[in-house]
Amino acid sequence: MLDIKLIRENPELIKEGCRKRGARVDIDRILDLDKRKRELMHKIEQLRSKQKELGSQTPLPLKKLKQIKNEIKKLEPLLKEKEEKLQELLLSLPNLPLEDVPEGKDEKENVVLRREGDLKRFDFKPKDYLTISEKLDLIDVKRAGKISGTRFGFLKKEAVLLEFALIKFTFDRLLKYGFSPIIPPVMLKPEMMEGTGHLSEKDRKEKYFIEKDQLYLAGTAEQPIAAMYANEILKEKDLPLRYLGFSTCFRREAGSYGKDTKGIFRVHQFDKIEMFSFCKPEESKQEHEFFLNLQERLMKEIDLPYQVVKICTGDMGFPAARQYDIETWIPSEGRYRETHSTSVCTDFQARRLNIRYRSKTGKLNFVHTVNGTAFAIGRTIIAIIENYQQKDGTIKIPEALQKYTGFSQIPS
RNA sequence: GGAGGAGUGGCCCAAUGGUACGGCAAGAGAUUGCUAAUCUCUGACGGUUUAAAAGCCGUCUUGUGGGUUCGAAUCCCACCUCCUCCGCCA
Repeated sequence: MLDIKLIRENPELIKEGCRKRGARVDIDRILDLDKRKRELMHKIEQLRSKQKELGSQTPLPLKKLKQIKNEIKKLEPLLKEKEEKLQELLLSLPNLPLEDVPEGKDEKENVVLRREGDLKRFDFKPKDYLTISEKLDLIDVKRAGKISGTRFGFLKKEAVLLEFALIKFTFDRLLKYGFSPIIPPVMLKPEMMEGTGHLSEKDRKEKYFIEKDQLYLAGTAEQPIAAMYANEILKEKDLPLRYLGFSTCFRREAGSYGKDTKGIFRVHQFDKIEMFSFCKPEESKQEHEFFLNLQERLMKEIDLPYQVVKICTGDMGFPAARQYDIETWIPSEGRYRETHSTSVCTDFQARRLNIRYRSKTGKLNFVHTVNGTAFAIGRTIIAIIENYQQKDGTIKIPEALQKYTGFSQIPS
């Protein structure tokens, strides 16, 4: 959520930000509602003040008090209505992009910053991961389809062990940096999901919702971790407060009919290791770069070729102020595919979730939040299978992971 | 799922219809002088002022939302969370 004071004082800045992001919003309507809300509030406060004053007199002027009471009762619903409408409009505004974010309409205008890692040379025609996996019995989407429908998969045999290895490897590497390990609940109350900024009109249909219990399934551990400190006040000395979360993620993939329909690249359920940080405003940009750096370090260590992409204003996630994606080389497709994402959300999520910290001087301030993929496991396994396939049909295990898998190739 | 109990500042706790008691902890300031002590201040929000603050004005704050009342922590209704027991269960 954006600061109403900022909107009041700087409406042009907000309008410009929304325009860049391609959000159609009526800022003037918000300003008008805000003004009328404050007027009503003032009126009601005056009445209440009067009520208190008269309430201490003896004998009680009952007639006047009743009159004031009725007047307040009449105004209160009006105020509530204004507040709710204003809140609704405020929640519909996306975060403002930081200055260095490239302006653009959609993913075509994202900017590739750099490419890292040498593409593997194959002296044979590399196969796609699904062909390899089915032959080695690592992935079964046919039976998953039978029991659950499309966009599900069984992960089997060495692929499962590879997942566990990747998890242990990642936690080993990152816990050194002050991350606290965490496994969050993957079901959230609507107001918490709303607080993360992942319930915009576009995002909403992407979520699974359990009607009977009024709970959303998390699409990423970012959501429950961000909401964890809702309505709480953190201590300045605990910041940055970093979490390394593991969770299963659920996505409806509603808008992606016909896209990546084969295999497990785009599925309704996958596991992911996610970095998250609550930090001070002045350190959030640096924290964001730090997350990107960690992502790259992990990728370099398991030696997968990738490119870093700076996401343009029109393609950023709703709560993001700046976003980088990492795309990993997939030989069978001859192109880079998205495997990681990291965003700094400034105080956008913190305002919605009311997460503040008390500074040394005692002042309350909203924290900034930063999130980033450590590894989306399904897609990483895909990338490993494709990039590490051998001529004889086996798959080599990246050296850094061998210690964790206990074998150096598949079949082992 | 059933029965019972409980939710008051960071923590502990008092108040049964009339200004929310007190203690502990932590932070800031002052004083003394040395491994600390003493004293003072410290809930949130809105408005106003300001370079920023202090200040000033007001409202809100006893799990949440309603209701009764001139007035609710207190009475009524619904919901949430936690605890105990029963049932079920990895």
